Amino acid sequence: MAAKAPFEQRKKHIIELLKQGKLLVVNELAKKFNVSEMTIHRDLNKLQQQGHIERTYGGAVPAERMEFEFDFASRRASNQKAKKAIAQEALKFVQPGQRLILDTGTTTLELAYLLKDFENLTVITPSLAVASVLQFSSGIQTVLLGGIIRKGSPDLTGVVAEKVLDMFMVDIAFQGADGIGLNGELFNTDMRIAKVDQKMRKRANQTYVLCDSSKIGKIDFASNGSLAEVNALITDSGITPEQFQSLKKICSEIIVSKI
Amino acid sequence: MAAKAPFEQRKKHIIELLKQGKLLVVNELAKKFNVSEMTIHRDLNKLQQQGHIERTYGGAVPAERMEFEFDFASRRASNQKAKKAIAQEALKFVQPGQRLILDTGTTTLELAYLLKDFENLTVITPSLAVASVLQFSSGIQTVLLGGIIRKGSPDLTGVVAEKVLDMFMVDIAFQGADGIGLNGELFNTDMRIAKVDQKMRKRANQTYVLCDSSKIGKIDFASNGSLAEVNALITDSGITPEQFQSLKKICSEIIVSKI
DNA sequence: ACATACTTATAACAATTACTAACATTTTAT
DNA sequence: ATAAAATGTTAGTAATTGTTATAAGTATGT
Repeated sequence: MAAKAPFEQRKKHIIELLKQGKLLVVNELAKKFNVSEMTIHRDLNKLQQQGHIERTYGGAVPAERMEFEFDFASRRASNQKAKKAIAQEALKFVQPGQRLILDTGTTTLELAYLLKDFENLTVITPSLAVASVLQFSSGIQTVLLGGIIRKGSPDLTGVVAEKVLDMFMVDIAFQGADGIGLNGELFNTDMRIAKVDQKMRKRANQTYVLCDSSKIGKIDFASNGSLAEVNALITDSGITPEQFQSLKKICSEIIVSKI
Repeated sequence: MAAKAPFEQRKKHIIELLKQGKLLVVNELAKKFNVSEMTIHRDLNKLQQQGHIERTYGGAVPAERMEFEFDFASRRASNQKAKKAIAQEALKFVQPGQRLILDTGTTTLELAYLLKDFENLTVITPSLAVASVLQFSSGIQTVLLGGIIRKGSPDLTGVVAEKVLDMFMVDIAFQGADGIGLNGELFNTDMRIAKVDQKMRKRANQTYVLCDSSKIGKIDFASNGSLAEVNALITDSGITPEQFQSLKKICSEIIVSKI
């Protein structure tokens, strides 16, 4: 780690770091390239003029970050630990080399965070949020379903999304749900997501529904099917014995996380 | 875990924590980043002003809105005035009620900025950058092509994108180009984009190529067709008379912006 | 309810760290 | 070998961060 980097091989390297989503810090770069901090300052100023970066105090950030804004009203108070625990259980089913569908929703988003460092996976998702989390994971190929972008919503739905799903068969689909009736009926708040969820199950060898216990016994607007059609429900320990008994009649397996 | 990180690094880290649903506590953050609590207070106040969080006594919670970023390296800086002028010319062809395809590229991205306040348009695009610009435009329905997300690249390509294009017919396609040969041949740096560009022309009644003059006479890797297939080339006044004459033989119309 | 103790937030100034500019030195190219 | 470009050094300036003191918010006990 000693030879001084000739010329502006550094720039190439720096731009590479940017593509990986890294933040640039002056003194780290100076050490990395074995040059003085002054040189890094000059490099960064040039890169700024070329429009690659924006300078910040102490370093630099990518010039143009495109970002999507979503409304996540629910996220705040609710059940984050439970969702994480559910995602952990779901993770146990994932093997390297598999192809997955990851549905929209905050619980499946937690699973996306856990999959980040996995090797050799293909993930198909209608969720821009999931795609954003996985975009820099070198071991994961992310396929975004197409479709209409709705303001404040992170997911792509509609005919396009359904058509694209028809192009693939995957090993496992991980779905969310906004409500599960005690008869095992699966609900979404949004009808369009319900349709996409139905289609997902048809394109996967196995389907797991990830749903925290607060939504069990809650019905919602759009029914997309029944727990009878899936391999397992994964939920948290907040599920009551009565709910468990009731759902067990319909669902072949119910996995309850520790938390 | 000792080194102090500058603000931008802390900010990124804090936002990451937010996305994972952690609630922020001032003294924990101070320890985590090895800075004083005063600094964390200042950070959180800044983040509040930027709309990322809401402050609570002793810490902070996520705001309702959450942002997800896609990074891509682009130098919007180079030739930006020319690109803006080209986009202005392209804009003249757009009428309310139309359906458009907007290709990937920095010039078409400029056009997206101009379309933002248009009424009653449908825009189909393979570009996450274009989609992010248009996401909050109430008068525009944005359809994102599906496909594989490549690291550091803002566009969706591949079989999926092409299949989705087959689902639509539009009024106008606005394309970019990475190079145009003096024989009118259209080039892309990326083969996958070349294929998508070919398909776009088939699905549009009219096609316009938006390309700043610096790329005229430059050939690149992947040919996607010829100016003979399009309705017009829109470029800037940097085009030389020789280039103009040469391309005029092939292209039915060449529109030159003032700048 | 009120007052008390306790924690957290802000303000002002001091200390630290990062940035810029000018000049010296090294490296690269002709 | 010389000019040109790039890098390093130093000192001075600007921005951020830390410290202390004071204010404001929360929680408790009577």
